[in-house]
Parts: sequence; structure tokens; C-alpha cells
Amino acid sequence: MMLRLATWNVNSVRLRLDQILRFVDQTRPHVLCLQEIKCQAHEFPADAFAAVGLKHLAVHGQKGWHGVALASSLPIEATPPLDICREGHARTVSARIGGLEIHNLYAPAGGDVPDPRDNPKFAHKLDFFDRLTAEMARRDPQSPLVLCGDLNIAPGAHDVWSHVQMSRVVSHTPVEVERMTRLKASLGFVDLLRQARPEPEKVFTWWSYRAADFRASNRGLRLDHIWASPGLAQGGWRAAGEVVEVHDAVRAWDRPSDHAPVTADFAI
DNA sequence: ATGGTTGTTACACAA
Repeated sequence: MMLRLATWNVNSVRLRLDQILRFVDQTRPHVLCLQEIKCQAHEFPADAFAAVGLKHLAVHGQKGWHGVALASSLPIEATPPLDICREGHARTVSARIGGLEIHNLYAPAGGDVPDPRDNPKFAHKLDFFDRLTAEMARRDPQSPLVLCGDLNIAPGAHDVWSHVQMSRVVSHTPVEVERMTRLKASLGFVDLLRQARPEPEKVFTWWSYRAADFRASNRGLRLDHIWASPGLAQGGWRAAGEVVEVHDAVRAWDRPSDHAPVTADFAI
């Protein structure tokens, strides 16, 4: 059996509904992890998702901002959201599908100033990663687990359009990269997109709205991630590593999200 | 060195 998992920061699920349905029709994910749905759970367009086969939902929403959801064609066992956001934002949703533990995350962006003493949003971002790292360190590395979502950090020099310029900009500062390195080490996570497309190839999943032509300027960042526990294989799962994709054509659609969807295939 | 855009909300703010 093959399981295709997609992660996508949609920047409003209601405004982007037609594009989401188009993407599902084209790509047929079994599990769709969404971030920035920007609505409350009762406002989520559940009927439209069910109509394209994604009838099992776990939604963690709030009014206006943030919000995450997990939609699946396979039955899901909802598990409590990770309690790692000190501000109480809806930034995590988790579920178990066929023995696979899935955590869908929307990490804080962190504001403009990369200093936790001057900028509470940056402090919150670091705290979010510290708590997430502590949480993952309690998991068994040998059990099948996927962590995905918009982590709002581009870790590598080839995950940003300019390593020199971005090293002073929130999303790629040394302190954030260090937090992501520690998170990765907590369980020995495998970065599936980088495994499929090794450095030094540049890989981006986000391009700012503030460019007339995102392909021409190509000042992108790799903010969206799909990570697998080392025990995915021991749990009977296998990351079909050659099938990990950034659907950047979606970023070129009319009135798009600033993030492109990313998919990974797993075999069981 | 600066500004550029978008979405939700309510009469700014976050990204």
C-alpha cells in the first residue's frame, strides 16, 4: 500500500478552497496537512473535503489567524494536539493513521528582529522549538512517526536564495538553525525532501508575495518540511524517498498561497 | 538602503 502525504500552508482554507480541490484532484494525497487555515473548526469547509474523498478530519482552528488541519481519506485516530505553544495559538494537530503517528505543525514566524530580548515573537519561536524538541525526545525513535508542516526555518545554506544575506534575517539566523538542528537530533529525524534532492541543489517551498515574478527573482526559502523518524522502516513503513516533490506550479496559479505544497510517498 | 504583497479584521496587524 502507498500513502501519499502532502503539507501545504494555504494562507486561508476558505479563500483557497478551489485551489485545494484542484490540487487534491491532480495529486491525490491520502493525507493533507494544512497550515494557516485562518478559521475556526466549525467554519472549516468539511463538506467540500469529503466530496473529494478526504472525509476524515482533525481541525485545530481559531478565529482569524493561524490554525491547522489534517484531512485524510483513511480513517484517523485523533490524538491530543502537542501542547507546545505558550501563547495558546492553534499551531499543532496530530493524528494516528494505520499505526503512523503524524504531527502537523505551524511554527511561529518570529517577527522581524532576531533577538529574543527585544522581540517577544522571536522568543516565542525559540520556545516553541525547545518545547517541541523536548516532546519529540520522549518518543521512541524506533516507532513510525512523521513530523511535517511550515516550520518557518530554512536550515541549510542551499535552502535560501542567499545564505549571506539571509543569515541576518529571521528564518535563517544561526540561533534558529541551531534550534532546528537540535530538533532533528532529538529523534534522529530524516529530512525527506533533502534526502530526495541533496545539496548543493537549491530547494525552496516559499516565495514572497512582494515580487512581481517569483520565478524571475526566485528569492525563495525552504520553510516547509516532511521529516520521518528513523524507525519508520522498523514499523513496517518505508519512505519512498525518490518520490518527494515541491509542487511549485501551484505557486504560479492565480491568487496563490505564498507557499507551495510538498508531497512525500510512503509504502507499507 | 528601501520597498515591495496578502488575508483577516475592524478601523491595524501579522506574515
